Amino acid sequence: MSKIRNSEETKERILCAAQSLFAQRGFEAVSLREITAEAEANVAAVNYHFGGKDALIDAVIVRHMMPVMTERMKLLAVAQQRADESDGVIPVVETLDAFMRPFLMVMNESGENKALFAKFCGRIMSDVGSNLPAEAVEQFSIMVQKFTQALSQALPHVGQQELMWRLHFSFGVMAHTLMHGERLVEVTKGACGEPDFETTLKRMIDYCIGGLEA
Amino acid sequence: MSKIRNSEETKERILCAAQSLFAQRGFEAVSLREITAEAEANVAAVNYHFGGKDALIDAVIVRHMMPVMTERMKLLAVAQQRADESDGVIPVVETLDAFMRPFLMVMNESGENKALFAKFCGRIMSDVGSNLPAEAVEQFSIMVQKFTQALSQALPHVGQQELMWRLHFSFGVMAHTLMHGERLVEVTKGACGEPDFETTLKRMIDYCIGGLEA
DNA sequence: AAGAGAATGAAACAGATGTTTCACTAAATC
DNA sequence: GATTTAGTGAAACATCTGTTTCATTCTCTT
Repeated sequence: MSKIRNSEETKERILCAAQSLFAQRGFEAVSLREITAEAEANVAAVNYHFGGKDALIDAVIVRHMMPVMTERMKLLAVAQQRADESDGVIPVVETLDAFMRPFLMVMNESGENKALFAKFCGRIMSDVGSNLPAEAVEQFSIMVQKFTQALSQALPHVGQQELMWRLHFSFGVMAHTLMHGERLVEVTKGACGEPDFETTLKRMIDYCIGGLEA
Repeated sequence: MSKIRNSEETKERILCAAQSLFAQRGFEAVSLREITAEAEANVAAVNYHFGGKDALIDAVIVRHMMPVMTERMKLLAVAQQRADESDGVIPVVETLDAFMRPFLMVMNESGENKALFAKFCGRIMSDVGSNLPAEAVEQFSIMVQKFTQALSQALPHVGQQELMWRLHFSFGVMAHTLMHGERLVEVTKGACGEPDFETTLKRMIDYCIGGLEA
């Protein structure tokens, strides 16, 4: 227990390989043998450590979405604290930042392949139906509620229903950009400028502010 | 040649069944046997008429995306004609309408299962990587160029690069809404209002106008 | 150092997948 | 009406899928 057991390493290697491949080609399209080949592990290891492919998918999702969720809540709490010193209302720009920035942060932490992580996050939001692990669904539901409430206070002239739709649209902006950001570069042959993450974040926030306040 | 041959019927039946199933579960997850079962055709028929599964996917995409593309171009041309009678600049709202409405139109024409068609369109935009049939890619590229140009004239204060990104974001709004519109209803337990297509279109357009003009 | 338990590796499993084959039927052409 | 072609149906094909088995190796505890 005191030392890192070897098994934990291979578990980690499988998770990394799986995430990388899932990001590139989707959950269904990647086989266990491809994953274990890249992870330099045996096919049986997946079933031994996780219980099966579906369980591996859930593990990968939970493993890499949870930090984003908690980071979001943390940033929103900080913004709330800051707002409480004035009128108690969080500016839209800060709410959106709390919502979108965590991807950047976790990405930067995960080093190496940032674009791949972004793609993976976007894929989770688009690819998975209602098959998300229960653990993630609950956390997600709570988060949506918190952020809707914050936006509602900052945008009192926007009706509740309208706001829900606009938040949904903002989700779409983020998901699509994460997954297909590089495609824009391809299509425009680089005329859209270099896809710097911080700049892209600012662009997304500005756009969504415009949409939310419309 | 004068009469509709029987083979064309089964070809059509396969296309319909494939579209329906692809929309619900994605391209990779649906097997040929499921498709031919629903189409009441033989497994060999797919390879005989299309040449294989990949070719079938391409056929389904081309078959149902082309009307949308051409309809978009038509609506934009009409708006251009209308604009030429005044200052020659197409209002943003009309450009966005020309961009998004065709989905509604083709959906309404295709009768029966509108939500399924919407989901399929959204899936094409999200699911497929750069594996789109060449025919569609070219048409798509031309369309993007035309619409960027139209928006550029209406929004001279927005730089070219910025505009490309914002158009990309608008794409995301549409794709995400088409694919996951019903999920919003689930998550909010119906509190977001009933998902009427015309209303949703207006909501999307309003949101995107706000974002584009930000 | 020895033994118990965890982790691995290679092979085999049953099932599903896309594709092909070939005998057969329907339709079009002469 | 006979002949050639287009289209269909059922079965077999090889391959790949996720999963399981079991003997072996490694790691930790005593």
